[in-house]
Parts: sequence; structure tokens; C-alpha cells
Amino acid sequence: MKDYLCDKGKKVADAVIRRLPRYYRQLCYLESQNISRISSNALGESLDLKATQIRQDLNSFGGFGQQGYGYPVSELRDIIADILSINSQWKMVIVGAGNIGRALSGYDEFMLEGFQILALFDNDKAMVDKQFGRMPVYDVSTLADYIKENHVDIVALAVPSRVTQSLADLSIRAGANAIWNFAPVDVFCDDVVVENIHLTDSLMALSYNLGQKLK
Amino acid sequence: MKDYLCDKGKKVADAVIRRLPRYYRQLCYLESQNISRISSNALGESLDLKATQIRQDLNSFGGFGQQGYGYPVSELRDIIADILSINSQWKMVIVGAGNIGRALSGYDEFMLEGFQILALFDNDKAMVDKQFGRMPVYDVSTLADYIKENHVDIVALAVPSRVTQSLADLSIRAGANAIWNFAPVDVFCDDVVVENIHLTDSLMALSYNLGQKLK
DNA sequence: TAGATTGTTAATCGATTAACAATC
DNA sequence: TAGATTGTTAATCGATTAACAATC
Repeated sequence: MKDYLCDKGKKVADAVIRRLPRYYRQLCYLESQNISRISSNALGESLDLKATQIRQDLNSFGGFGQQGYGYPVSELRDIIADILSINSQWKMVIVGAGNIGRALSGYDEFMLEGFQILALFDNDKAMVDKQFGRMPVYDVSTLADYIKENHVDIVALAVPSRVTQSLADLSIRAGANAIWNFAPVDVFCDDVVVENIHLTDSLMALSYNLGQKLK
Repeated sequence: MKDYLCDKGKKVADAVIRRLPRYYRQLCYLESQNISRISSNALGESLDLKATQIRQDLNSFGGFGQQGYGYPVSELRDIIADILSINSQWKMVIVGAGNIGRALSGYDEFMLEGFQILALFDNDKAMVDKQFGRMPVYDVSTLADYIKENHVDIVALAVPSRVTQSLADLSIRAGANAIWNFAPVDVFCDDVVVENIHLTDSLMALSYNLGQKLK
């Protein structure tokens, strides 16, 4: 993969990274509408962002636009995909075959974006060896070996809070490089990527804003 | 409900609000361990935050601590719950009885926190009038009337991207005050609370960080 | 060329952190 | 009282926005 931001070397702010998927989505949409170029101004309008922020964001990786013309849609889409590493075919397993785990396993869309879900794991013997869609469910006691043997990159944890940290530790010792956590706890691991989906936190923020609105 | 931040009147920064659920979680945990007081320093250590940030955050709502002593755990927990309005028994419906929608409907934990899920809605006739757990599934054509009649506060949208905006609009016209969106699109609505769970965006940020780590 | 729009520097704004006086 | 820890002001840091020269 080409390395954007070759020379500057400065770490890009998280706030910037969080906006890239939105740019990516909008560029996919524009592409589907056969629009081949877009100005930072027009893009900003559709995303409710300042044009200058978009230019600033993109320029932390390189100059992808052209003065007087704007940005080439398909090209920029590909560049952002590359920056986000979403063409990498990351390998993922899901731990916890409860509601959330099964929902994730059925979420085929992920596969389109370069995420390959290999299997589910659970500690419930009644669940083990079942299939969800094309997805096998294995015993969680075999998780570490599976991660090692299959070079799993990402472990999605959709398990009760009290076992989340220990399963994260186990996964990392087995060689996983990222944890996608769905339990309402903070996971602490060194030198590993941790990304949280905190549904209850999100609902609480919503609740706060609702309270403010109706006050 | 008592009104914290009575006089100052300044809008509290979103970044602060997003930390409150973490404080809340940790305080619940401390309470379960029968710890009755905590200093900003100790709390900061367990959450990997600076003590001064916690004090600053809390002081945007009022002075809940005591010099030389710290903060009373149970009391502070209750205060934060109050600030977040999570004792309000908000009424919620879920639109879309697919993987995500069904997962949410089974997520009882929400109810403990003051969220009452009333029903699911779907446009698939085969789905309508089924039950998931204790949760009925209704035809989506009856959604607007249901929202009106039952004074639904929150509409969780777990439907395909292309119908998300129109269902949000419909829900708001019917009287809903908040949208909890699970589709990978930006929802635009005026004067309404919108909270997004963008699973793919989250995975993309994870992917970016993974790419950086393995580079 | 003239018009449009980028890339980039400088200014502003907001959020985090440090410092310390107040006080339990 | 002495020690601890808050509440709050001031300093720092980082992110957003404005401005404009460069250039397609």
C-alpha cells in the first residue's frame, strides 16, 4: 500500500480519522450518481461541515485535489479506502453468540468493506456447533488456538461485562491486534487497538439531550 | 427533577456529556463494592483521566464534592443519573425487525436504566404479528399512529439506509423527540435529538488504527 | 486569460491541564 | 489544628475556521 503522509510523519488527530468514514460514504454515494468531481464546498454542504475543514483533513494525508477543479470522486474514494485500510481483508471472530453477537454475524455488509468474519464463539454448550447463516459456533475454550492458527486480527467481544477484560487479554496473548468491544465497560490493553460500541453510553447521551430539549 | 446548573446557564460541552456515562458506570461499580467515597484522583486513576478534568466536568453542574474528603459515591451516582435523565422512563420503539432490531429488543439492560421498549415495527408481512420475547411486531404503516397514541419519545431506526431519513421524518412529524440511528447514513432533522450508532464507521476507525499499528 | 478552487498559514475558538487558594 | 482534596482561575494545548496566495 502506498504510504500517504510519507514525510510529515505527524500523527493524525483522531477527530480527523472519525470524519473519514463520512467522506467515504458520501463519495460512494456521489460515485453511484455518476458524479466525477466535487469541490470541498459542495462536499461540506452535503455533510454539514466547513469546506476548509475538509481540505485541512485531506491535506494531512496529501494534496488530492486540483485548484480550480476540486477533487476527483472515484480517486478520492479509493485513496480514503486505502488510508483506512479497508481493503485489507482483516480477519475477525465474534465472541458471544447472544443477541448482539448473532446480529453482527449476520451483518454481511462488513464483508463488502474488507472484513471477513470467520466464526462465532460461545461458552454455552447448547450453542456450540450450531450454525448461524454460514457461520459456525465454536466453544470459547478453543478461542486462543483458533486465533493463533487462523491469524485473526480483530476480536469482537459481545459478552457480559465481567468476562470482557479477561477475554480481551486472552485474545491479545493469542495474537489478536484489535478488540471491538460491545460490553458497557472500559477495556484496558497496551499496544492494541481498542474500539468501543457503548450502546448504553450512547443512549445516556441521547437521554441527556432529550432531557434538555423537553425542559 | 432538580435543576443542576441553575444559574450559570452555559451549555455544557458534548465532550463532558460523553464522559458522564463512564463516571456513572464506575460509581455504580464502587457502590457495589460498598465504597462510599472517592477522590477525583482515585476516580481518575481507574478511568485513565486526569483528576482535574473530572472536577472540571462535575463542576459544570455544581459542587458535589467536599474539600479534604472527596465525593460521596451513591449521592454522586444519583446526581449523574438525574443529570442524564436516565430515571425518566423514556418510551422507545424499534423500527426494523432485522438482526440489529431484534438484538436491541432483547437487550433488557436498557429497561433497568429507564428505557422502556414498547414494540418493534417492520414492513415484512411475514414478520408482523410475531413476538420476540415479550415484544410484539407491528406493521410499519401503523408507526405514526402508534407514536402519537403512546407518546413515544425515542425511535430506534434499524432499517436500510435508503429509508432511514424518511422514517425519521415520519416519526418526528408523529411526535417523537429523538432518533437513535443504526444505519450508516447521516440523519438530518431540526429540533430533534439524533444519536448515531455507526458500526461501519467504528470498524473503519479500528481498521485505520490497525493499519497504523501493523505498518 | 479569467474564474474557480485548492493548499497552507495565521487567527480564533474551545477543551484540557496546571496551579493554588478555599475549606472541610 | 494539619492534611487532604475540592472548586476555580489562569495557562496551555489542540482543533476549527478564516484568509489568501498559488495554480489549475
